[in-house]
Amino acid sequence: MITIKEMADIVGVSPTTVSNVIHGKTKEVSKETIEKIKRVIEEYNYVPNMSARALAQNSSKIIGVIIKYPSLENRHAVQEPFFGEISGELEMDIRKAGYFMMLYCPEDVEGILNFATKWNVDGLIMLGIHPNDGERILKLVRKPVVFIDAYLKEAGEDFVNVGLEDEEGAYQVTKYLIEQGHRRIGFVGNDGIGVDRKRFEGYSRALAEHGIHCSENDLFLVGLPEERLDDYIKKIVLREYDYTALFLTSDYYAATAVNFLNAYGMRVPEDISVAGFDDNLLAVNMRPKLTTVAQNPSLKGRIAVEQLIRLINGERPKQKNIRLPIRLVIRDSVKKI
Amino acid sequence: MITIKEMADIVGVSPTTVSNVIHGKTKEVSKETIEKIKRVIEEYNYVPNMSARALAQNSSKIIGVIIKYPSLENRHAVQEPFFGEISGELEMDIRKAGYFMMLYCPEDVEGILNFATKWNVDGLIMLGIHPNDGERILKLVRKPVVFIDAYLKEAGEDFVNVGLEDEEGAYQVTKYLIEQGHRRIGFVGNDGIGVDRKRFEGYSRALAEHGIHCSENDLFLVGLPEERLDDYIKKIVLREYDYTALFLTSDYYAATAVNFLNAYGMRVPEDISVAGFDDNLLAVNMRPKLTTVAQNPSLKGRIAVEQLIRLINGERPKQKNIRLPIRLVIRDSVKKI
DNA sequence: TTGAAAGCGCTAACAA
DNA sequence: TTGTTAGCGCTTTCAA
Repeated sequence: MITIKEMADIVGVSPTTVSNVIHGKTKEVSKETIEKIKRVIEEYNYVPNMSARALAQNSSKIIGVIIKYPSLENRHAVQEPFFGEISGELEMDIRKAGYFMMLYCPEDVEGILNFATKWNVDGLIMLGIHPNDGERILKLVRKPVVFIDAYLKEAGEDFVNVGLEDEEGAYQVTKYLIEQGHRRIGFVGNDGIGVDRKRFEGYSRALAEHGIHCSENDLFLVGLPEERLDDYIKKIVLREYDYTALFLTSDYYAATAVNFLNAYGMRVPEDISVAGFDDNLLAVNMRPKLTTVAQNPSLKGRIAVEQLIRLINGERPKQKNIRLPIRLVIRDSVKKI
Repeated sequence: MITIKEMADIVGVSPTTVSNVIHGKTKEVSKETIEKIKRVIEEYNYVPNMSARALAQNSSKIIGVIIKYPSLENRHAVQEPFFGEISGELEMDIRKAGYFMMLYCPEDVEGILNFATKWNVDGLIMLGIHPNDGERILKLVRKPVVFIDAYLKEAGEDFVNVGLEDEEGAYQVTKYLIEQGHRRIGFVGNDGIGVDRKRFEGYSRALAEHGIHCSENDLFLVGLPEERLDDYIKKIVLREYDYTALFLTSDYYAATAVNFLNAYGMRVPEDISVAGFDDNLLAVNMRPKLTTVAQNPSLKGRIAVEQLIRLINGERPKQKNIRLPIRLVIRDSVKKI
């Protein structure tokens, strides 16, 4: 591992000059010196020391990707295809932008702040953050931040959110269910805040528009532990609920629900219809293939990085609250009744 | 962001003393000084600067996780549930061990070397590395390395591999297929090296043991682009191949194959039997539920980190080549004929 | 066109 | 029990 100083000695020139050549500030360096230095860099395979650079420039080239899902220690979060798909996309985009990705799944908010200052990250991308935590962090961390799928009130200048037309997506799928003749539609979400809350609003709007009454009673939250979904399904099987259709806010939940239903001898969509949200690999591989709302996680990731880089460069983001479009995908899990 | 020096000034003591207190080297520091310093640390919310620390100690506390799949830019790799599950597990274990995880998906081997020295990582965990590349890196990178799922010849002291009983897994599932009356069994892998090759060997052994002839012709490699799997399935549908069963080396491929088969009007397992490998969320959510070979990606990750930490601490690994057990999981995708 | 020098924040050897 | 000092590798200002 050769250093700038060593190379300077070899070439017989000062470290400054070597540094300048490395950074392409060659306007004021003679052709020969440049050549010599470049040859040495090549020959000795010089690789810059990022720690030293970070220390000197007060900019680390690290982008922190914070993923906080309700207990990532639980298998659920990691099983969610969304997690892998977006991490992969983020890594690629961050790398191509000349940065490096540090992945951090904190146990609490303090952890995030600590992490960000420890490493002096140049920016942060945050997924799965509770609105309150999000605003808290935004105030304390003096770095550009891009949220993914967050619903925060306005809380600062240097932040952007990349999300979905959640309300509209839920509205469309619910409307579709109604058009297929369903009046009693159960809503299964995860935590009832943020994204889930918005989707519940879309669901409610569709029902209201069709003069169908619904209440918070029709909102079921799985949360953790996940086994609660099984209990819920049992109640459906036992006719404690009279739903003819279920809208679940993720394909993962939808697939799991179908598994439980099948286990109790109920057929989808013959006995009950099911719709999901995401359109990930589960939707096309389960049976019946799932009617769901499509989103594009990779696009989310790409835009998030794009915007973060803008913020880091001191440019204004194009838009502070980005809502990507969704698309209703009709397959086989909903029956007309 | 307060620094050690600043705190030293506040307390009226030297940076060394503050540093010592921070690191718990308090044997030779007076009670009062410790108290005072701790109070300041608390009050000013001191967070160490990792770059500075790395520079001074020549140890970064960064563990590089290298994931190189055949073009991660292609959706396939990221869609693989394995990717998300193991990244999540690695992050957790690395964090709990007091390190930080940098994720890097290189385009070539040089990239890996460059990455490792740039950040002066304390260790590397590598997935999806081609055997040749693996050995190359091991020689050049002077850091502890743990491979996951690699098949390399012995190439150094400071490395460990965490893998599976791949040969045995493939053997068991093939044996099971044979016991169900199948004689013509197609093998679908990805690249025909490493893991896939071992599985092909297990498959061959089972066939040989039952006096069934098989050749390299029965080995089909999907590789990229993935559409090739569709072509293969078409040939089956058109009876160009006379297979009554298919063994695919991942659940992802198995599920995809079932989709293609269904699209052409073939039923699984009535018309053709299918078995996979992984036992991930696809296996239980697809229909028919998949007969497959179970592995535990989280365990793989956990052990990988465990061993890497041992190496970093200069301890000998317990075992250099770890092969985790597999388990045949019988579900509904194979018919007795 | 080039270089000297200071400094980023922290650690560690050694001295006091 | 505490402090001085040098140095990790790089950047940057300013001078030559």
